[in-house]
Amino acid sequence: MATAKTTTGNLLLGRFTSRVLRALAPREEDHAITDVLIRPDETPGSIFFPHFGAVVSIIRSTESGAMVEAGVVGNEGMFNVHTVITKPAPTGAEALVQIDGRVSRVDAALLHNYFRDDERVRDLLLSFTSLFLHQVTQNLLCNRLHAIEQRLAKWLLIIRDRIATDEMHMTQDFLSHMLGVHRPGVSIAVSALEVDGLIKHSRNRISIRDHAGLLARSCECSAPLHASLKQFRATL
Amino acid sequence: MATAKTTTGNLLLGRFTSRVLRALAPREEDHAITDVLIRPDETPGSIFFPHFGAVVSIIRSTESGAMVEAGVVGNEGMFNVHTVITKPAPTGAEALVQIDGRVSRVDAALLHNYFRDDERVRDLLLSFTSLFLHQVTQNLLCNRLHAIEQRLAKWLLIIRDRIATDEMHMTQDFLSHMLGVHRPGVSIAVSALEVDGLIKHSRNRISIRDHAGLLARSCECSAPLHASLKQFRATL
DNA sequence: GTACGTCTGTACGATTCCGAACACAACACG
DNA sequence: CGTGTTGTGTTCGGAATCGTACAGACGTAC
Repeated sequence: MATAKTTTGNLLLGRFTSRVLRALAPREEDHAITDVLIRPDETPGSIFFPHFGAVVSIIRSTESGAMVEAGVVGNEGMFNVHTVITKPAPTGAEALVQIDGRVSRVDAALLHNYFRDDERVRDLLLSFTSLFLHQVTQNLLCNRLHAIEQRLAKWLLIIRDRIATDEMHMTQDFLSHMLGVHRPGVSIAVSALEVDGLIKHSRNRISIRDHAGLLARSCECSAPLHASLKQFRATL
Repeated sequence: MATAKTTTGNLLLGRFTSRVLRALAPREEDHAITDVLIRPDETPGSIFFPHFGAVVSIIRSTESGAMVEAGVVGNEGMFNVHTVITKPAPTGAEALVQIDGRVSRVDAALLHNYFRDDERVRDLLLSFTSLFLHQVTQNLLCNRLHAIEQRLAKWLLIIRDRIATDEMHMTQDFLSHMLGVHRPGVSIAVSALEVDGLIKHSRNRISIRDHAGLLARSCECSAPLHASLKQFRATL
């Protein structure tokens, strides 16, 4: 059913014509947290389209193993952008499942053909590309200028925008890698947010309790990131 | 002359067919450092293509006036990417002239039409888009993880890759905004690089003296950024 | 229930960087 | 040749974060 597809499935795929969708024949897969969908040095053979509830991190890492999240993709988007818009090549980035969920996989070469020939497909994917680039540059500024606590609050809200619940399952160690900070720093920031009742946490779990309070505590990056996502979903 | 255009002019424009080039009718302008070519809240009516020697910074800034450079564009590229690949809208980023030089200006709506209809134009501009996204995510990681001195060394090399000389004219205050750090930090980093003979500096000026030494002192981001630019230029 | 591995809270010194201020140097302009 | 403006070097205290270490809490497996 088409309407169901646009709300619970991937929004980009949901806007493809049924003829194109049949030809692309996406395969649905369920993935668990920390699953690696694309490796940095790999030339991806597939393009992935998360369904609602699934969130994937696009990550860059150093030779020494340090890593930072460049951006996140939910059911509004796809990855990897590079392989869609240009010839296949290693992307240098890693795609890591952050929130469990369903993901549609499409053959990269096949999709690239439709991207080239079908204006509707192209406009949709380029529209997301623009949104993603916008998100990444915002995160670049945020990573440089804002404090851990504010960035943590922002991060939780950004994820919340892409899932159905206030419950998130992840370790603080995982979080420290996403934010690019050391683990004890995350522990302190989590506690700080909890004492003010903004979140609750226990082992492997963080849940949002006060959405508005969290927004107020987060850095100024939250609002534009939320707004641009909302607008993108609306105009899609 | 076609060959002159590809070496001293903009590389992307140089690969357009002469028929398309005539239709686009780019206007050449000379710009000085700190000229603002695109404002964050503005819907750009033009797309800009730097010639060799001109370098433009793509900058994101906060409400409070702090700013960080997201990436740089030389004669290998164009800006703003958003306005080429999607419908016109404010980009949220600022384009600031960093190294004086010539820039070709093309009407955004006109170029967008060719981007839509001409596969050659589209492939060229998307190829750069991929490169730019790669550069931005690398800078995101660098901004989060690396120290001022290493980032300064990297920055000088990145600019060096896009100009003809080892002489650069800019204030340390300007530099501090690009790197997103406070000005005295730049002063200290510049001195540190100078005492080891890697650079020379005086008021409003920095010149590279030891290219290899600077590379060794810079963070690990320099090499991949240099390599991907070189490869892009070669395969263009 | 017990043992083990994983995750988390906390501590401490060391380091980097910020924020602000000030004096001096270089240059531009009259 | 003064004078004002701009850019630079340096200082200081304080804040944020790192690096490392360790102990306790939690959950799982046997």
